Amino acid sequence: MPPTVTEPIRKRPTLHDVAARAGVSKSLVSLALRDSPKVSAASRAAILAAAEELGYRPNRTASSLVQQRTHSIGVHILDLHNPVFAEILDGVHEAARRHGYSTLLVTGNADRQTEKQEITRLLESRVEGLILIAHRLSDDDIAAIAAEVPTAVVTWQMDGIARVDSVSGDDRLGMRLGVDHLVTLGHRSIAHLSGGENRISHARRDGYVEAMAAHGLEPRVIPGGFTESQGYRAAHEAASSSQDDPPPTALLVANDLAAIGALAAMRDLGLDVPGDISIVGYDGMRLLEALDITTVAQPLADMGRQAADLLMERIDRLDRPSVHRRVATELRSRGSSGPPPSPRR
Amino acid sequence: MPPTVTEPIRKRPTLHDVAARAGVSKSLVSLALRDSPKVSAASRAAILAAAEELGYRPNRTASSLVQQRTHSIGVHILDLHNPVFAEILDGVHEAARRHGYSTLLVTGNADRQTEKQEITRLLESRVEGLILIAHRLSDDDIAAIAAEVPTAVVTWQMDGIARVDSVSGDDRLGMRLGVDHLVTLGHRSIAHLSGGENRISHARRDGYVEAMAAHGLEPRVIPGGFTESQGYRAAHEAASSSQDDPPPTALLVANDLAAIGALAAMRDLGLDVPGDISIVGYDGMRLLEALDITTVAQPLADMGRQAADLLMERIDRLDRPSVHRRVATELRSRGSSGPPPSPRR
DNA sequence: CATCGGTGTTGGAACGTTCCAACTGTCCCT
DNA sequence: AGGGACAGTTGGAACGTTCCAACACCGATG
Repeated sequence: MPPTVTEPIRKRPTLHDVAARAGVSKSLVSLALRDSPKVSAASRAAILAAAEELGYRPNRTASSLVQQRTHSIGVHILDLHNPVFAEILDGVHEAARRHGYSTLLVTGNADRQTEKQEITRLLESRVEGLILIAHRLSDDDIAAIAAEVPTAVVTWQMDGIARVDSVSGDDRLGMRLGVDHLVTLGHRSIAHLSGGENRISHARRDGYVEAMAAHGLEPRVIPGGFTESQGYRAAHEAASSSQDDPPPTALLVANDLAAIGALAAMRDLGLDVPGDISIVGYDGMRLLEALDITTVAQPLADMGRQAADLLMERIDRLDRPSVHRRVATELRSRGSSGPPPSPRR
Repeated sequence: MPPTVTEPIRKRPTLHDVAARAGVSKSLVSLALRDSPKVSAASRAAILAAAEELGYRPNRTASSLVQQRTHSIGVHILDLHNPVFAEILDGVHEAARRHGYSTLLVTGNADRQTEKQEITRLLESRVEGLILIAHRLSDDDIAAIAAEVPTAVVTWQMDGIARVDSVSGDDRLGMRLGVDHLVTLGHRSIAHLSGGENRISHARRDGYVEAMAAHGLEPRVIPGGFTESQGYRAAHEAASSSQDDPPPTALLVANDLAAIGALAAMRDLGLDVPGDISIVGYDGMRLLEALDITTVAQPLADMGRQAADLLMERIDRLDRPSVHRRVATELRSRGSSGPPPSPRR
């Protein structure tokens, strides 16, 4: 058990101190600590010993300054509460680490203003690249950022912006898979709980409308959002608005988190899932497996990994043309979707 | 729509460039950009204009180096996949921002070795303080870290280590609340799905054993873990081991994520919750509200906020004695717990 | 008219590294 | 004996900022 005495944190030793103790020059210490082959075995041993004894710790800020490189990338994530983003982040971390980069993670808390501020901070910290995992910025904002630093966008296709690469699934296709799945089960009255006013939600909504049209079915979009509570509310509205229309027999929800909320709403309304109503989510986060919810899945970690790989590639070759990678989207059928209650005409 | 031409990222302008353009010295530019009152209105205007025109962006690494301050704290988080940590992080971010600090977030991916590496990185980046949100380090490791930088630990009580503050709930009390709740409902056969081999799990397990003893009941601990899948497996084992003993009528689970897994296991076994078996989680993450799972709740965001506040306080006053803050723990009764199936003797 | 105080402004030193050109040996070759 | 190659080592410049002491200028004051 370490003693409770509070010995003052003294000034950190520098290369200079290590050099003095080892009886060599600071340059040699620098070389030795970076495993240069030009250092003799004797010097190396003395230096390592001295560094150890002093508790030397290299100063990255100084190193970054002189090298004009930070070996770090910035990652901006829309909302840490959504486990989807944690899964994407896994891939980003893995790839960054593999390339010898560390990551600076920030969140904008879904507010455009703080989002910009946080990104500004990253730029001032001189990150060498930027990964935006979902964002609320305009194309112009992105272009301005990319003029300063290579950028990769995840979950949304960017095109035509210099130095911006992107990785995303195919939202229209995904929604078609969802609609097809439900239609195959026999549903004809399928409502879509949208994700609110942002690009991804719009794409998913459009995909839904198209797919419904392709089956000759009437689309019904209920405004919602990407959180459990918004999903809950939208689902509640959709399923209880039964005075005029009959309620839908299936809900295709904008994302997984909202689908969890939708499931909760059905439970509170006393409706059986999938007996009375089917629910399908979107994203494919791990937790949905335990919850047995059908979803349109994307390879999340892989998306993060690919974005980071693209970014590293671009850091090495700034002027490479912009790339978009589209990842496979597939339906994972689980217990929350089944045939509609009574064979509707 | 911005043009696709790839104009090379040219060298970033420095204070010097701004000074030249504004026709003043670099010192004055530095003062003006930091809103010093000693700068004349005319100079200030010229400088701001020049900075704007050049797209000047201050270099934080240089600034940190000379100031010997980074205005940033490091945050280490055990596992980003657990939404509990995102909620704690909210509080940390809020407090850090309020004090004018930015945060560097890293994860160890629940592996002790990489955990140490990541923390080393933070120290090399010269963070001014460290917040550990759950960790796997030994007391000696923590003491060594705290010798370099003020440290605050969340979710675990530290005492007697110099320069380490901590914030946690009361795990023993929490488990007693859980057991009491179930006993009050009429349960006598209550199993605990543990969280694995780590301090928090041990404390919760011990709390459970004590509380059971206080009611004169036989404890039954089933080894598990903190993830959905580990919760699933442990619950499956607990509920299906019915050849010898009768299965328990209630499961008190080590954390919320595992409780979700446990719920899934019951569903797959065809058991009704709470009709056949009750489930109680631990932590109080938001998602459980939607899932209607009873849990022992802690004020997560508040824990993060308090930890950050303590840390800031300590950064200002290094030698303050160590503090531990205990936050309130309370039971949130929801739909996953109810009376046992048949009145057992 | 010399001195003072105050307001703006300035150049240089410092922060802790890395990079570079230059230096010292030592050994080998002609 | 003189030179070249090479391994090992060195001091100084640089990175972009902040801090500090000092300066120039002005009007007011004795």
